[in-house]
Amino acid sequence: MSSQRFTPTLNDVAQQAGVSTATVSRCLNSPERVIESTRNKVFEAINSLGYSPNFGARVMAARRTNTIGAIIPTMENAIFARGLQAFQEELRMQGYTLLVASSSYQQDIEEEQIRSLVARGADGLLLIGHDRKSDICQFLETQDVPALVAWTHDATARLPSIGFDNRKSMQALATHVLEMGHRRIGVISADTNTNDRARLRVEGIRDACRVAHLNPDALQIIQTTYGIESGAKAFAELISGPNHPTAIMCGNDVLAVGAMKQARDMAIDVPKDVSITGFDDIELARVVTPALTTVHVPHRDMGRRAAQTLINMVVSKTAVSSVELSTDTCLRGSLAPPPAP
Amino acid sequence: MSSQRFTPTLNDVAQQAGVSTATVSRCLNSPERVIESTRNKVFEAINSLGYSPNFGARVMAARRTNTIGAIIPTMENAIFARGLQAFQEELRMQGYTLLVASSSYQQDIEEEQIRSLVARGADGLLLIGHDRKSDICQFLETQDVPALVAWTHDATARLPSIGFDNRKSMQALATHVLEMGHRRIGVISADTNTNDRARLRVEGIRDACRVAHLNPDALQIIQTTYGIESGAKAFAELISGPNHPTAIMCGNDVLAVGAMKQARDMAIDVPKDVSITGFDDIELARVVTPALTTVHVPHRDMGRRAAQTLINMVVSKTAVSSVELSTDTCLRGSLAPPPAP
DNA sequence: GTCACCAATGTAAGCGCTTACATCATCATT
DNA sequence: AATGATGATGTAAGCGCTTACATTGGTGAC
Repeated sequence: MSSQRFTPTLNDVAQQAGVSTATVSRCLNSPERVIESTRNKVFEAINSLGYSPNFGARVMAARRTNTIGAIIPTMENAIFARGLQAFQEELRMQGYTLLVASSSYQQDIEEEQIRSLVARGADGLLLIGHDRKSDICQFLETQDVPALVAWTHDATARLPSIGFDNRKSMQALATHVLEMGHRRIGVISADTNTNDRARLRVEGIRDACRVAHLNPDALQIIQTTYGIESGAKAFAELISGPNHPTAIMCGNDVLAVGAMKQARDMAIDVPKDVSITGFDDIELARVVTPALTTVHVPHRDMGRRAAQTLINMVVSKTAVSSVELSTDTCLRGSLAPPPAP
Repeated sequence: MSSQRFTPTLNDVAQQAGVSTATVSRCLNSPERVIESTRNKVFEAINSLGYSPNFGARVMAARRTNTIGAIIPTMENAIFARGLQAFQEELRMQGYTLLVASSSYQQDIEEEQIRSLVARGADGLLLIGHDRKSDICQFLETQDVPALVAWTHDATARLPSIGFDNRKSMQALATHVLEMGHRRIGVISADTNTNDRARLRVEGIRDACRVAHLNPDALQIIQTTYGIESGAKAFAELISGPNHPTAIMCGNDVLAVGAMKQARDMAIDVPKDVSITGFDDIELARVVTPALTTVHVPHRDMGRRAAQTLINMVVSKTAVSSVELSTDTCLRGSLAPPPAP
């Protein structure tokens, strides 16, 4: 019960218990290898000293951490939340700890975070999307840290991925929109240069146009950042131009919800005057009025399987192949035929 | 360009560059102390080897990490997202890295995460709320890791806090509700046993009742978990009882939005038939129809100031005093006088 | 009684890094 | 030319832990 500031070490515990440091270490790591009476003495000492092992030292000596790192573009909205929560729950169950960092959708920050988590001894990494410089992949290979990409699927990419086909999923939704009779389509997307999910989703819409013999270049596309306010602003812009779209397809639900809010503020009726669609099917989609037509992504399943896959990669040190999950188109109230001309 | 799996160390770099390990270390930590020509040689070696410092070793030798840990109850919804994002941005600006862990609103998991982050060398910790066992506070003191509590304010608590008065804020909102004429009030709250914010908010409603000479025990309170679906379910329960409330006050916006969704599904008009209020003023609140009456919490400001305060604690190793931020009541469409009897 | 064997514990060598201190060259000052 | 600053670099001692290997003493087989 000394009140001085002093952090007890393994050595202190050993002395207090009258054993060697090796024995204390064994008590902590493989208790069955030390006889009960000794073990009791040691744990008594540990408690009375308030000892807690130093992680850094431990890692250095044992060279593994049971830690998985995840770097997501943002924590600010719910896109990644559900999947990540499932990811973490599964990891916990298997005895791993999750460390999360966010990159604010910026490649250089992501790179910095990757290095930081690797340096901290992450045994494996979960990343979002395939858009990153190849030297950082090289770095991961050199360091021998397995990495898994989620939220997208690309069997040809350098890193294995577990996710869905953003392009195909969006094409399916766009096909519905076109079949309803819409011909002037607006798109609100995130930056397609640095965000492969956004890029692929836009490509999916273009694919659908081609199939329907429409000129994909006629799409009115606005690129912005993910966020409700951005969606609102982009909607206002699209809708106030001449020849404005009768359907606005958004790169995700957050943008779509922003668009719907703006529509309401401008007294534009959804879906009578204009249809709006999203992507992700986060909880939000069912909360707004009318409910949002969107693409359902199996976030929890993806998160759980990502955890299993990544642990597998870490443990077996072998490569795994990419997994494609399927999505569903969710038709809800925000999509209807275009108004009569 | 060797392809074998081998992680280069400081020593390898030193040899490759023909200098001592000390010089390499200096290049990394205080480059101005190394002459340019040497520095170039070293960085060349670093790049050609793909060297990346080992964090554990570094921490052990230098005994600080420039890392701040945060443990939040959940990542699953947006309650903590905005504040945490601001927290992280401020930390980054000051050269600190943020590590986030989540506790799923469970005390024992929180404790485990605290130990884990401390063991990983977090220089300081951000925690949410004051409800935790005292031995874990003792642990933090022994380990000499400063911790700051956010999302609530309590000048008398053991740990310093930066936040707002949950009780007073909710009382202010409840007073509005009562002034509008509501007499039968329902409450949807998170678990008040383990969540001090939830407890204080309910207390605030009771305070308002007392002031209005109403019996606080007449409140119809349902405790549930935070989540849209939970809110919906609780709403259905409250509304279908006899003598059902004319106003339902929710512990946060997420619950409130769930309640509104359920109202819509049950064809109950908000606010004509029943009023609904939230707490937090997350983006969601302005997206639903009608917009949600709630308490505005200055999340970003709180996050930013928490970062500054915590860094200050870490650097100066001195205690700081708690800071109280003020909240605003946001009156929006979801609150109206009760229907005529 | 001797020996081999085994379980319990101790000894000590690192793990990769930082940093106090020592060394050495350089250069302005006297 | 001798002196002392000054700045650049090297030397080596840990940081707290794990673990291969060494030691010890007790067991049962012969």
